[in-house]
Amino acid sequence: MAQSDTSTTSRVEVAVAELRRRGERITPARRAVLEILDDPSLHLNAEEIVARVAERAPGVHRATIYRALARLADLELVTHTHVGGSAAIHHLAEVVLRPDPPHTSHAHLQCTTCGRVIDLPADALQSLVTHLADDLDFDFQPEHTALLGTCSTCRRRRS
Amino acid sequence: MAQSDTSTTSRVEVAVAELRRRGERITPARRAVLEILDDPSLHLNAEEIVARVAERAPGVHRATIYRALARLADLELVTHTHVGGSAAIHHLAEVVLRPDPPHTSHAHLQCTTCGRVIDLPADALQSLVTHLADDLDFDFQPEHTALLGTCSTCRRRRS
DNA sequence: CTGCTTGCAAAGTGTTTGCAGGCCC
DNA sequence: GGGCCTGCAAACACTTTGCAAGCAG
Repeated sequence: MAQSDTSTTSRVEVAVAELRRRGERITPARRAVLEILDDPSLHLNAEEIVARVAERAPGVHRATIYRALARLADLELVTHTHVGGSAAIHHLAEVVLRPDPPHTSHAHLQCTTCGRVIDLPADALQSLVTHLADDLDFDFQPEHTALLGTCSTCRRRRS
Repeated sequence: MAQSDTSTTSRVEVAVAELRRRGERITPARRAVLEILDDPSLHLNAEEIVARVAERAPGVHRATIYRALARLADLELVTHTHVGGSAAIHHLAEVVLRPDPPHTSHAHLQCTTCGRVIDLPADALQSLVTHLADDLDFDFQPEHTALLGTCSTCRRRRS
């Protein structure tokens, strides 16, 4: 119900096929998680995923969702992003979203005032990534952290 | 004991004077927190601050430290940085560290493998800040989030 | 004295884990 | 049918909060 167009269904299938290929088990819980995450516009945390999975696969325990997300992250099919202080958000990895290389991940901005999460194209951070790699030999992975600040709406409203 | 040179003492005094100027109360707990934070090389989380405060001002409760840190942050004398998933780290605000404008904050990198926190000069992020402000009207505040990735040491060690 | 601060305890989030049973392959 | 996955409950890490007593100004 989350997504009904064919391109979307195929994303879940890409992930499922990948699980199968690697000898991982396809369970109702895992499939449900993948289906829920199959909406690039959402920024769901574990709690919200639990709630949505409950709608389509009742009885799935919270701990199972956490374990499924952890396993899928290990397999690099799902990524999680830490947002300031609150629950991490999850989405399908770029490998699944866009099977064609290069798998340039996208990043997130989060407004500390209203909590809104904004997607950020990867190339906006590319020069910083390069800079940190060259100067400090630090492999910055933008997809793992949301950049905190104030969004345009809240900025205008500010005292 | 954390710092004994005079320049350091004066930083605490700058903060204390500022508290006084604004009619805030100077309590043993608050002073202890400021003294603990008066070491720019440390990246302490609340728990570690609690432990260190206990050494110099026994009996100060954990909740008091959290409240002191929150109050000091409200007053913009202390800043906290969210590091991926784990406890936030705190330090004196630039206003206190370097009373002369411009108060360019510094940012933090954190290695997701070893947990090490690395300071990053503000100018490394300046162009990104400008870019986000110009293109998205987003006021990115680098001091509030650590950028996650892999440090040089762990990078070499990687499989 | 006035009321901001503290201590204490308890609750609130977000996430992880040990164990026994269940189901995928 | 072997072993990964799940459900359940409890523990865990981090942080917040209500209330009464305490101390700064």
